[in-house]
Amino acid sequence: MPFKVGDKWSWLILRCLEAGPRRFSELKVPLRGITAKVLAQSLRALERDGLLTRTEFEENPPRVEYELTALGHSLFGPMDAVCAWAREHLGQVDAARARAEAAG
Amino acid sequence: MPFKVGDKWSWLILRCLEAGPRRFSELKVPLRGITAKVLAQSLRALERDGLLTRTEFEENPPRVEYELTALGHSLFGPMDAVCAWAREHLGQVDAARARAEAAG
DNA sequence: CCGGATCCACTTAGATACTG
DNA sequence: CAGTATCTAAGTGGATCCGG
Repeated sequence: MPFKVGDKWSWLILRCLEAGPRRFSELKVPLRGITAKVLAQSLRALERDGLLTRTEFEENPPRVEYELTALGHSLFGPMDAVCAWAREHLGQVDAARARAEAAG
Repeated sequence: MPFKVGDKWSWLILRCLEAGPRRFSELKVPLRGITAKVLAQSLRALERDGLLTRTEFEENPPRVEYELTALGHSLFGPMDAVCAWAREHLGQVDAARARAEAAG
């Protein structure tokens, strides 16, 4: 892929936005362990590629909302195909690894 | 994904094996630019995860063949879904990036 | 609240040289 | 032919501190 959906967090971020717009801190919580820097970084990249929009509200305290674009939503089709594969076959992968571990 | 199909080469390697078994040097050619080290590394990882098999022939000169397992073949379903998405939408991603670039 | 700036640790891959 | 060994370069993510 020419853009970053293969990295550590982007996939999860998109999932967190599937049900509707979320603000920065609402994303940080479910993505346990992500730092603010990396979250901001990832969001900028996804925005740059047109998968989500960033809306800044002129309030106090400040509020920023992220929302999927139609393009972003269209990714869930292939993503679900991969997830389905994982559900069906990941046990086989783990088993193969266990055998390799035992042999090797 | 818990295993490496998201890295730089694994996806391409699997594609090169789609039509049937190939030997080491037959993989190196179409994967232009891959080094022997990285190819060997990737193949070992894919073998470890049960996606392909490695068969060493006791000949001279030596010959080693790599072949997809049923599990490996089963990956093409979701892979094709992602490729179809890319064909349909990658233009939009590029356009978004060009706009972001222009905007600064 | 939403990050940017800086520094650091780790992983990957490329280059090169060598071997059974 | 089919790798391994070693070194280096680059990218990515984490930790911490600081600012609008």
